[in-house]
Amino acid sequence: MAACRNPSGTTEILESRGHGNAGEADLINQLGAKVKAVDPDVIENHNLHGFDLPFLVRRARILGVQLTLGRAGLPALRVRAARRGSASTPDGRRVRFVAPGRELIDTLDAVLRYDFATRELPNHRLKTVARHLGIAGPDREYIKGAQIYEVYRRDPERVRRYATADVQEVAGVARMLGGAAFALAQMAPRRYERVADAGAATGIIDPLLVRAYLRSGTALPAHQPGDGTPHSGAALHLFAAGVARRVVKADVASLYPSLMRSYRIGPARDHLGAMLTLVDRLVELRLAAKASARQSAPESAERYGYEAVSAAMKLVVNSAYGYLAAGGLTRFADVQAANEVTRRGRETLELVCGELASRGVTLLEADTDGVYFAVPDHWTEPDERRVVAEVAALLPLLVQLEFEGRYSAMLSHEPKNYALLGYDGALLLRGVAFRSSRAEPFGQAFLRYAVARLLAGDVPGVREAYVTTLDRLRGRHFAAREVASCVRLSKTWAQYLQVRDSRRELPYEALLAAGRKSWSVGDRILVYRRKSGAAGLIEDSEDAVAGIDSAKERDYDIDHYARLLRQTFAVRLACAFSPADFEVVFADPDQMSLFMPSVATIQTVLGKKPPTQTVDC
DNA sequence: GGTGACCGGGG
DNA sequence: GTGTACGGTCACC
Repeated sequence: MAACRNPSGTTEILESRGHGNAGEADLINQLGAKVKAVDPDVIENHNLHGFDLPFLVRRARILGVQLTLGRAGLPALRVRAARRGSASTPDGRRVRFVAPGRELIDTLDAVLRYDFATRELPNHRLKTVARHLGIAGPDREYIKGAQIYEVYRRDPERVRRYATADVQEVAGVARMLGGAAFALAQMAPRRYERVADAGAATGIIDPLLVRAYLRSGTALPAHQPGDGTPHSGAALHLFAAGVARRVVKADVASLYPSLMRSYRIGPARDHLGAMLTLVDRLVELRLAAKASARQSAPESAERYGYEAVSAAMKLVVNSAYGYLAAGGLTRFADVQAANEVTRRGRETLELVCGELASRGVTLLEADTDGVYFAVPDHWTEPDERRVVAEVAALLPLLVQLEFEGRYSAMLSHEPKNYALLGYDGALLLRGVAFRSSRAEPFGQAFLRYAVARLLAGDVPGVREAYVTTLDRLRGRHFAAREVASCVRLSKTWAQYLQVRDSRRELPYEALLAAGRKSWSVGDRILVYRRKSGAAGLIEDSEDAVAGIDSAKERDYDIDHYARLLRQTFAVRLACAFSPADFEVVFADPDQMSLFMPSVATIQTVLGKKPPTQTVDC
């Protein structure tokens, strides 16, 4: 079965009329005939190049039928090398398919590009993205992948609804996220499908530069391998660790392209100065598109178009620096120029920090293009905005320091690792120290709650969170699932057997204990440590065959998880207290001395760090 | 701490 | 025949 959405917006379902191979061959022929009849310029789907096309090609080959998706006279699918797509060759190189005369657009590419900027999506599955973007219907049909065949045999109408909802969601995702690539395709001398999946540097900037040279009749510089100059990175400072109140974030908008424009930093081999001309032009286009978007009606096609252009320009402008730094890989790469950009960046950040500090704020942390600082108690928001504006006025015209946000409190832990409490009560956790895919749910929940209490100024609440979590562990109130860790399997059964004698690994021991001897490298499983050090596996309750639902087991190793609570989770709050106070807040209630001071009087601290901690990254 | 391998996503 | 081919995370050295 296949669902197709025509350019007119109607959805059609193709289904095989025969049985077995004959029916499947018939379906592939129907698909070819349908594509020929509708004759679309663009064929799009989610993971089109990673699943649908390689699947169809494989089945067509096995069944000995022609899969005709290309335009008249050029029916055969071709392949091109790609970094993502279908892994067809034994050496692991990947390819994407090309249907001559049509554009094969994968909405997954647009989703990856979108999430690169926003970092909001828990994963990139079609259903998740559709829900996130608000385009999933309220009564949308869901069926698990593994159950589709069985449901189809029982209730084909349900699968038809499911497939129809899928293609409608793909159309919605393409409409909302595909605009940038479509806008760029009208500007860059590359076909749409290449612009949609290429990186901005090699896929867009490079061809634009080449076109500029061709148009001016100037010879292109030869490729030059990098001369081994090491690439220096951005500045990263931790000024203070602990709890700060009245926190402000200021940052420079598009720092690197602004520095390139302001100080005229471009590739040395670019004698035409095409890169800087391009960046100047794209920034102007972006500003014009943003202004036009503001003037057009909300939700109008016009507005989406302008916003797409603006997003596309931002993407390309921001990759100009990446192009410079891509040592030796691209025609105009220039590590020295890239280093000059980062040097100016560090200089700018240092100037901003110094000027802010001299105006009476307490610096907390600074990273690349932005700085968090705390202001004195009596300052108002206009005071905060005024110092940022004063410092902004000291920077070059094109380098714009902006007031980015204000927060009631911050837990500054390490560079790139902190928690923020908004004035609206919203809690934001940043960095691997506070959110990790492998964190045990009970620990993650404790950490989130404890940080919220800490930033609210409620130290007894932090202690209570710790004691409650310990109690619930010791009373086995948590289900095994809540103490389990999600791990990715990186070894095969045979590979693990080779190292098993020297070092036992919990995930594989859990699989063995559960009687599972076959798995795929890359599979993710939930494992936990059981009493007596044995390994426990949480079976997906839908797949569990035996009558025991392991998710409801509670036979975990209490001491192990109590240690984990303290040594992995509670320590994230250590910088907020003096060492002695930390011991009091996180004292084991079973081992409390009678002379323990009360937590009610404990104050959080903010410890200053030595001022020169520049890290290259 | 740096480097290389591998994942994503689909049914 | 030659060049091209995403960005992030995690394991492992």
